[in-house]
Amino acid sequence: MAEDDDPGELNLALLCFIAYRAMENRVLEDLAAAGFGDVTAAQGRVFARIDPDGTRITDLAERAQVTKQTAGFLVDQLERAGYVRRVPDPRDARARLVQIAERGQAATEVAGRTEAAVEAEWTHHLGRASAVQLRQALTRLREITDPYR
Amino acid sequence: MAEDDDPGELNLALLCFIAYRAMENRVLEDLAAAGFGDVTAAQGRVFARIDPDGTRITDLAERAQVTKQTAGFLVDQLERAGYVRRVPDPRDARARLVQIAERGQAATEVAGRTEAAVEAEWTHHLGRASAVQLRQALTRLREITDPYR
DNA sequence: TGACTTAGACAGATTCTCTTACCATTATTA
DNA sequence: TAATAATGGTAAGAGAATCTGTCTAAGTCA
Repeated sequence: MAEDDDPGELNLALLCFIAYRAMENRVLEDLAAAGFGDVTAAQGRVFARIDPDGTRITDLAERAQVTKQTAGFLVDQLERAGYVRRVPDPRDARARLVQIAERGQAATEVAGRTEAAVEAEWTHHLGRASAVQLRQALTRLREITDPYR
Repeated sequence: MAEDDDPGELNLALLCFIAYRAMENRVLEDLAAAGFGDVTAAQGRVFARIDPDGTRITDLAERAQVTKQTAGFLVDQLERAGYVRRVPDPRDARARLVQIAERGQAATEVAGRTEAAVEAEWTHHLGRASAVQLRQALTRLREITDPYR
């Protein structure tokens, strides 16, 4: 992660990170203000990848790019805090599905509102056309940077 | 960090994170292959923000968004591994400047080449115009997402 | 000079993450 | 069908990264 000699010309990835971090902080902040102050960033990164009908630990681990053990550890915490529940997977007796619980749903709504608000700010700052292009570019980039999904 | 209901329409920040992570992994991989396998991601994130003429711990902490203690801890490790050195700051006897040492310079060159290669891949995938727009958008976004610099 | 601030380090605890090892279930195959 | 391999998940333990609190030394300013 070296820096360009020319200051102000950071590499694309670092620029991505700065934006990402800003959003994460805002979401965590608003969650805390809404009474969900016990969610950590690591928990949030796993939580954000749960499908509406539930997701297996193994898949969550893959998506969040952590080991199964780490994903299980974070899901344990989310479960104890009431954000998710584990139910047996009807299609495979070995597996369990992590589903979003009531408290998790409430937190999702708060987070979603913040995300929308921050995206609106970004769109306002960039201009509509530029923001749309940004999303398109990042989505296309995902084709070669995200091995999952 | 909630996910959109519509799959495939992840929020902008998550898209940023995916790209960032891909670059970080590639750089760390190539560094390891070049004999710099002892650098961790956290160390790299601090290292990447050292100015050519050296930077104070406090500033590094601010830029990397960690506490001074964490920055000092990571710089300790980088120093022991020979990537950086600490020298007294001639302008302030309390402060010390973290500077890139020989080994760090060599690693910087490897990382720089990887970054350039990955950016070239991205540019190729997106097309030149789109890649330029992406950089412009992210740079402008930095104005409202990066409190430092 | 004295009060306050800033730069940095040390100690300790917590959180996150990994590796290794293991169990249960499912899939494969001889 | 029985043995073997692969998959989903957990457990234990260690290491890495991070924080809060506290401390010293040095600079700033009234």
